[in-house]
Amino acid sequence: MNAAMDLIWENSYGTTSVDAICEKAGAKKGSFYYFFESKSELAVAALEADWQRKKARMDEIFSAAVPPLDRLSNYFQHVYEGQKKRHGECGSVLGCPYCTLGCEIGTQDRAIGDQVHKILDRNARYFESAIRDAHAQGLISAPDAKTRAQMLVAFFQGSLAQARIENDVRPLRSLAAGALELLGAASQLSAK
Amino acid sequence: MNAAMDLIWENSYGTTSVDAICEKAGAKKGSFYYFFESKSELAVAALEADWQRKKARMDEIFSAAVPPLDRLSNYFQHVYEGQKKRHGECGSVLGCPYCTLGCEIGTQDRAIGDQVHKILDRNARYFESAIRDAHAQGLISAPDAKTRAQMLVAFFQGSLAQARIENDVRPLRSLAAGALELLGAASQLSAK
DNA sequence: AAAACAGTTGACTAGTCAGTCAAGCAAACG
DNA sequence: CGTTTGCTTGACTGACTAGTCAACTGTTTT
Repeated sequence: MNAAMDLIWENSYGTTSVDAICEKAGAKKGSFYYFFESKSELAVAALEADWQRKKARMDEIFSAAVPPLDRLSNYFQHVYEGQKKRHGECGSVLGCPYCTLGCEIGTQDRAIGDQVHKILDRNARYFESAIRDAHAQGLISAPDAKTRAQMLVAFFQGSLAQARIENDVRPLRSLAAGALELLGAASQLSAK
Repeated sequence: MNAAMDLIWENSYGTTSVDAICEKAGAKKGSFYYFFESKSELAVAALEADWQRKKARMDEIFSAAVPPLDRLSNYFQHVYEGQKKRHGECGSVLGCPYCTLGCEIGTQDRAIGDQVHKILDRNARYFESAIRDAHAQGLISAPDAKTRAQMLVAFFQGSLAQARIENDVRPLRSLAAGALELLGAASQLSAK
């Protein structure tokens, strides 16, 4: 499943063959089809596994012990670093694996589309709680934390998509600053 | 080229075969390869043609005769209507064809990636000039129109991606409102 | 009329794809 | 011991892929 995520992320679902996944994973195709019904089912499972692997880090970054706006900017910084590292490794800025995959086949394979939707929603909840806390502490004015989180996810995913398309991490450099500005907390940051 | 854009937009580049495009366009494959060197070259040409077809409407919507913030909200309204219509026609919310295609194969086919980048950039320029005008008229405070336009594109594309993934136009309903809020012009609108 | 030109056609190649399957293996179980 | 169970293997299928090509059309030029 790691091999699958890697290949699909780096290339695309359509151009990643089951054969290639098996080879990278050191398995034979017969074995693969013993565990998975189809390529689509593998993708769903791989998405879930990938998220579970990232969840621990998310919980750490979005710990309630951290000031809410710092959670967000730390997260965006973390994402930026990750993208830059990956760029160095494989020569391409890969953006968000969930969004990329979801856009590619969401219209054709609802199982994968729904799984991506679910994961993106989980992601939004971290944002939402940070925004709610920030609002409660008077750091920002955001009575509608859910809507605001949705906006933030859109901005975030859009920036990642841009970075992938341009093959350039530049759109991600100002992710944290842009996010805080979007939340109306720019002054606090720029004053820092 | 229209057939190609339609099929690629509705499905994906990877799952759209040259045969399918030819059939939809009522041409034979031999003829196709007389005019285009490859599927990739067709995609680049189809993207350009698609943009040129939309350009007239863009010029109209972003006319300097229209108050700058209205240009933006009219545009987002226009996009929303378009997506809703398309949803009714084919049962799926398709999001942005450029972004979807760019994300799918930007890492594998730089020619297409660059073309998408170029088109997205042209789009951003309409935003940029509207933002600059709005700033000049004191409607918003945005001394850095270019950066702000980039943010707006990210938010816009992210929302479209979300809509495609969820197969739901809901994320697009608040596009105009969200955009104006992002620009710090929320009060003007909600007061309207 | 002859030749050049622009475009069309459908059959073809050679390769790839997802998915199948019968046979095999080794360890656990009775 | 024999048998069942969980898993592996590699050869296989049939459908589909991008791209090719020589022969064919109709129109224009000489």
